[in-house]
Amino acid sequence: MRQTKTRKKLLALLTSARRPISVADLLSHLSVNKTTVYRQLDSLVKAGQVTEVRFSDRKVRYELASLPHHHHLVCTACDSVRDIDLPDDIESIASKFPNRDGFVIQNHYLEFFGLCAKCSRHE
Amino acid sequence: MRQTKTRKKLLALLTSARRPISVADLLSHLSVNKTTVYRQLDSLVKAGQVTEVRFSDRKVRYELASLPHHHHLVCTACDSVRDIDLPDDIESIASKFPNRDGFVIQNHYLEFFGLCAKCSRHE
DNA sequence: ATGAATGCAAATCGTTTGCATCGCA
DNA sequence: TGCGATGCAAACGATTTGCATTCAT
Repeated sequence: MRQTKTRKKLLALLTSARRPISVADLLSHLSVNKTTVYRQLDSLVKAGQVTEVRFSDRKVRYELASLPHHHHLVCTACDSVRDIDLPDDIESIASKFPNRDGFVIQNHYLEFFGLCAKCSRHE
Repeated sequence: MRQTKTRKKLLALLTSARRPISVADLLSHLSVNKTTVYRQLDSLVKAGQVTEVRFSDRKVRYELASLPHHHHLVCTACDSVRDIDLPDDIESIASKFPNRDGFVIQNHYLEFFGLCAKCSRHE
């Protein structure tokens, strides 16, 4: 992979962001073609540097893969996102449970939805 | 809400299916316009009779809301889906954990991805 | 008969592809 | 200089919308 400006800027944005970012968000901070962003993200995901995150809408969001494994609290009112650390890794909980008929779990996807402090006050 | 043929047929399909179904799937078993299916599903979701499920692709799948709360094992090779029952409800695990700064969790979304028995053999 | 449900076509939105050009290594 | 990176326009797939028509109550 080449060391291009776009790539550096993309990684910088992903690093400084504290939450998963959508392509639209990235585009508003970059002056590059959206196709390029999609392609860069794609290769970063394939290279294992970036992770895809999906919330309840149709667009994919992206996050640095180097972040420790964690999950999100998504506010359904204002769309704000914060991290949540769970006491036990869900994967290990699932693996304790036997009847999976040889299904090999590779990863999981867990997000929590609700109202953030601000929105639950004003609601 | 009216008691229409489409609605009955839709609910019948959702009932007989053992896994979350996409709109495309539903359409292949019905002779109605896709717009109608989308609108029916929308009102069923709003009425709390049907639940949206999202896997790793971009399309939404639908499931009867009357099913007991559960999660899925999704095979990334053949797209088959089976249910998994977790020993503890994740919501209760999350609620045990304090530092959420007033965030009120309303629901969560959890899916497991991996290889089903058949695909992990042939892989 | 009246408003909800339906069908159809066109629009929208996020994402992908084809193809020509550009620029690191 | 060669191949990966980029831009642009057009294609694509899932979903939504506008509007006229039909049907359940």
